[in-house]
Formats: sequence, C-alpha cells, structure tokens
Amino acid sequence: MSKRNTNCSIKSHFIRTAIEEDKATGLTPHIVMRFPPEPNGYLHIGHAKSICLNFGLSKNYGGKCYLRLDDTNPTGENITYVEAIKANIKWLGFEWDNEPRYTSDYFGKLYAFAEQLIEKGLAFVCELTPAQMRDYRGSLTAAGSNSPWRDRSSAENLTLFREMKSGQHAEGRYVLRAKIDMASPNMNMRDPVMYRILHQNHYRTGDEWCIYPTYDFSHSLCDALDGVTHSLCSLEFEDHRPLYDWFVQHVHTAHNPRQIEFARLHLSHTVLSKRKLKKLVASGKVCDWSDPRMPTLEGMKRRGYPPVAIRRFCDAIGVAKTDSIVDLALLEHEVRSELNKSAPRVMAVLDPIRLVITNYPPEQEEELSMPKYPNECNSNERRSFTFTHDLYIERSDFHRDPPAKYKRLAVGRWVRLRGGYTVHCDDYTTDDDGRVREVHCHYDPHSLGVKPDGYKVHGVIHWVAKHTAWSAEVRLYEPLFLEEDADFLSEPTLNPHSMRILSDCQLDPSLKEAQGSFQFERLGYFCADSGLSSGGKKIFHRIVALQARTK
RNA sequence: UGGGGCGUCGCCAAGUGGCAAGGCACUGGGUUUUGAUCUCAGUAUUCGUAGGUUCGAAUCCUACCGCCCCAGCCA
Repeated sequence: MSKRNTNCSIKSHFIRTAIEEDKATGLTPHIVMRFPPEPNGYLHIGHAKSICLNFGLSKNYGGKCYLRLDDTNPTGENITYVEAIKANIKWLGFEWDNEPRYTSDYFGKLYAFAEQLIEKGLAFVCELTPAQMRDYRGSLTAAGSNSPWRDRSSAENLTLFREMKSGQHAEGRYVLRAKIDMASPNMNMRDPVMYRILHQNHYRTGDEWCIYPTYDFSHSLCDALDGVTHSLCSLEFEDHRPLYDWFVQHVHTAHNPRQIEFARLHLSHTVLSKRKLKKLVASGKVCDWSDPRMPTLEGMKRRGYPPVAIRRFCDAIGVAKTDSIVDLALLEHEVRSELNKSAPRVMAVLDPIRLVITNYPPEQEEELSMPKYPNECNSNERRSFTFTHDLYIERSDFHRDPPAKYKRLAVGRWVRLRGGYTVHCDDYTTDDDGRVREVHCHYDPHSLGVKPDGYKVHGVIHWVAKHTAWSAEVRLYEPLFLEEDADFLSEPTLNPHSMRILSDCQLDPSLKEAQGSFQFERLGYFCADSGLSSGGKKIFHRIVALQARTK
C-alpha cells in the first residue's frame, strides 16, 4: 500500500509534512499563516506561488491566513501598492482573515520589545559608521570584532535609544544592534541592526517615527504577535532562521512561530524580481507594470490569464528547496486548458486577403451557425454568422506553391470554409508588388454540413464575410526575453518580437461589444482590452496561441 | 578556504531500505468541419560521482564533484 496521496489536488510536500507533524504533536492545533508583501512594488507570479501556498495550506488545515503589509522601510512604500496588492490577491481568488495588518501598526510594540532587549543587556546603541561596521563584521572566513560601543550600560543605551526615537539625531548617527556573537560563522548573528534612524515620512505613520525596525527584528516578532504558527519564506532567509528564533526567544511573546523556507519561483524567458521588473518599466522596455507581457498579476490580468489557471499552475509546480526554472509552457498549458472550456468560439482574420466565390449570387446571403462552446457538454449555445460571396480569409491560408502537407488552400484544391461550404480555388489576382490580393473560388452548394463525395478536401480554414467584418487592432505576444534562464543573467536579451501589432484585422461582428476572452478559431485565445484603443480601434490581446502540432 | 542549503527523465517533481508516481514537453496511432480539443500508446535498467553496509540502497555510511545563498543601517 503506497503512502502516496492519490488525490491529485493535494500533493504531499515537505511543508505539509512539517505542518502535519506540528498538528500531530499538539504543538499547533490551529494553523495560522500570513502573506507578508512589502508595499513597494506590484505582485508577480512568484508572489502568486507564495499566496497560493499560504492561503491554500491554511485553508486546507482549517486555519487562518492574514495579509500583513511589511512596511518597515518608508523608502518607496506607498498606498498605491497596498491597494494594488489587495486587489491582486482578491483577483487571484483568495481572502485574508480579519482586516489587513501592517507591520507599522506594531511599531509601538516593537519599540517596547527593543527596550526590553536593552534592559536585558541584549541590545546596544552603536555609533560605528556603515563603513566601520563592515570592517568590524569580519569576513566569511574571519571572525568579526566587537564594536567599541558594545558594552555601554543599559541606562546609557536606553537614553540614547530614546534620543534616537525622539528625533534628536541625524540619520546614520546611531543604530540599535542586537548583542549576539561577532564570531558567529553565521554572518546574520554578528550583532545585526535592529533599528536605524530614517527621517522620512511613512505613508501610514506619517512623521510619528524617525526610527524604523529592520526586517529580521520586526518580521519574527510580528509573526509571534499575530500568533503565526508557520512562517513561510524563501530560501535566502534560511540562514536568518537562527536570528528569527533568537528574537522570539529573548522577547516575551505568547507564541513561537516556525519559519520554513522554500525555493522561490523562476519562470523561463522572464524575470521575476521586483528590481528587474522595475528596471523594465523605468527604461520604457514595457509600457508599465500592467503591460500584458509582464509577469505581474496586473499584466497577466490584462493579458487575459484566468486566475484559476494561475492557481492550477502554482499547484502543478509543487514546492521544494531546489533552485529551479519552470518552463513557461506549463503556465501556458494551464491557461489553454481553462480557456478551452470557458472561452466562446468565434472567427476572426488577422491578416486578411479577399476570397470571392464566383458562383454564389452577389445579392444572396445566408445565416450559418456553429456551437459556441464545442468542448463544453453542458452548453448547446450556438453562434451565427453570415455567408456571402465576398469573404476575408487569412493570408497564410492560401499558397501559390503549397508545401508538402499543407492542409489549406491552393489553386486546384478544395478546402472547407469552417461552418460553411467547401470551395475550390480556381485562380487568384495579385497587387502591383506581387502580393496576393484576391483568391477566386467556386463553391459546392451541396456541401453544407455534409462530407462531400468524390473529391478530397484539403483542410478547414476560417473566414469572415467582408460586409459584416469590422477592423480592429490585435496584439500578439511572445516571451520578454530570449534566454530561458533570463532571471539568472545580468543582461538578458530582450525579445524583439515580444509584441507584434496587427492594425487591420477583420473580426466577426459579435466581437464589437466584446468583453472577456474568446477563442479565435485556429488562432488562439484573445481578450478585449477594456480601456485601450488605438486610433479609434478596439484592441485585442492574444492571451496564448493554440497548441500547434505539425504531424 | 567559514556557515547555510541543493543535486531523481529536456523542464518541474513524488519517493524517507523492498525493486523509479505524476504533470509539462516530446514521439507515434485513433477520432475530429479548429494542424485545437479528446483519446490510446511510447519515453530514466537508473536517481551528481566513487566506494562501503545489506538478501536487497535514490533512500543508510564514507569520500569526492557541481550549483545556490550569506560580509545592506534592503526585504
């Protein structure tokens, strides 16, 4: 009997194992987790992994999950990011318990904890300059040495720390440090900074504070204050764990959170760090954080990625401690898989040429129809479209010298107009520059809905009646970077074709008022941009192309 | 050369001493009015390497090799 969990939606992994152990021993009967973004940038799919883990696991174990904005550094943090973060989490499909929390709400308590540590002789005010501090810290192989200010009396430390708080000192003049061990092989334990002076306005606390706690000090203690049982973070914090535990151990709190680290997400052909994404925006390589090419949640939303696809993706990639790069194809697979079920079908021609049916009366037209959701057995809704003698077809669906295995139109061949009749190509006309302008065909009036007898049909192509079609702009996207491991390169190569704009596409009339996502048959999934328009034209984004297998 | 981690199929990833799950990608067959979907089948004699323990090792031991992180008053 295998121990493997056969329920495919619940995958076993080391974090689950840890939580289950802690529940089994009675250590943490009620699970509490948190998602702790810093409001100094937008959320991306790497955050989505963390969101799915924290909210997903806590829900799964009947626990709670809080949203805590980790705003300990006023530089770059602001309310716009807070609002975007909240909206993105909701969009992804998660809800946090109670009101959002802010590390800045705990500034008073954290300050009291700091005084507590000073009184216990476990923290001191240091006046080494940053450069001196670096020297005193030692190196990876050499122990550091004690700061000359390390042995001040508690009373003096308290006085100075209160002066720091009351704004009597300039930035950089003093710093509060934990008194741990300058000879520790773990650099994080070499008397780390707990508070620094920053005469900056904080977007929430205004000018109330001019000293701000550092990540290590505030994060562990806020977790403890919130009663967090399992505090997930990424691998680079692994050797901060002793420090995390040190603060919790030496300050009086009611809870003992456990920090567990996992590998952050890397996606092929893109970058997933705030710093690099910021650079892309600042340099104008993309329009903004919501550019459909961006791996931000804003970007993916605009691009038309269904949130459920992102959740399934996060589920599929698993959780481990191995540095890895996940293939973008897996994300695209989840997007297609969802859209295949939910996106209504419609025909649209991106690069139009005319197809004239010579034996179809010019004044005649008829209404044809096809299933709207062919792969959704619960729906038999249909969509209708107009057939006439004058149509648009895709330029790439006609070839003067058809290559081998070409399953489309060429002179002397029959092809099915999707949802309509079969047509036989008789000839074509060209422009002055030699480009094909019009394809001339005759149709088989008995071929509607039946397999024609006596001749071979070379494939099915999409089309739209010229007089019902309307012109719109369609944007095609490709990955932002050429290299698979772009996230690990200092100067990855921007993909020159990351966006291609097609300005005169001919679409089915039903798309005029379109909202949401569609499958443009044989092409891919597309969505209408709610706001953008270009020269009065509506804009559609290609979410993802159809899987293209050429057998 | 200090400390902390990690190495299982092209990409992820289960596996915790009993004879290598699964997904993506790929390849071949079938269905199909989307070269889509769906469907069937195939794809690691081997788990970084080398030794050892054991009836039996990806799992235990030893040594080695490779990769990532840490010397911010960032998170």
